[in-house]
Amino acid sequence: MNDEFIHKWKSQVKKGTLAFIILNVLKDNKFYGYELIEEVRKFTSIEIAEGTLYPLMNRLKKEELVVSEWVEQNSGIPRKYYSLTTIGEETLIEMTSYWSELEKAINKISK
Amino acid sequence: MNDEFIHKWKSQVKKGTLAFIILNVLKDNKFYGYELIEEVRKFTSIEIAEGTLYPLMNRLKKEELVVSEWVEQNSGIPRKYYSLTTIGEETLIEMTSYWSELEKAINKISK
DNA sequence: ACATAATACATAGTTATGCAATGTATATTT
DNA sequence: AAATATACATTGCATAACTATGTATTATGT
Repeated sequence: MNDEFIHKWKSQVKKGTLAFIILNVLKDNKFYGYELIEEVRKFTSIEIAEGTLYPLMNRLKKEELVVSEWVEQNSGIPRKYYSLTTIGEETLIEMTSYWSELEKAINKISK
Repeated sequence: MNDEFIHKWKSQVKKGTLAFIILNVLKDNKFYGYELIEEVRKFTSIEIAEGTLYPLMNRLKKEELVVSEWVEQNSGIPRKYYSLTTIGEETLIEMTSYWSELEKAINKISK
């Protein structure tokens, strides 16, 4: 009966987590938007809605954590590939450090 | 320079995480609001603003995950003690399971 | 041939929540 | 007497995920 609560909670947990996940996936890799959604689904069983991803990528671009480049395909729609900037890499390091603390803290509390 | 971004990001990560932390702290324990803030600060170095905690506790009460009772003090302001309900305990178990998955997924991605 | 699904991008509006600012009241410290 | 700490609470703002919707191309099924 509180499935509704759990559902909303998971959505809230994603706030912030998604940016962290995307930056991690882009570390040492280039991916285009649609591919990022699939990649995250495979690795984490987390579903990212398209209406979530594209605004997110635009925020990350505006903050200069990622850059994008259009790549024409032999057939089909051109793809916009994203990759980390230096700022993006530095930010990811700080985020990783915070996440690690959070992980430890929750493990300490929840046992 | 992107301290601003990091700051906002941490705030976003707290969305959802805080409810999970609070429910964990209340497992097998009773705490009053102000004490919860101190408890979390001690264990996690996470700062919860009062303007965050009290609305959060009211939401958790409305969702019937916690109950509260006023306890008069020999001196000073009466304290409102919170404790988990059965629904709260069940919900915490589901949350723990999701969190554990998320933790694994991020560890997989970030290495 | 035609419809459906999958790929690939994007935006507008809704909703939820952390936080700063502000307020009330009591107790303790300087 | 003033400042700080304790203890509750609310209002308004900013942020971000999600649903719904839209455009366009290619592949698959009947």
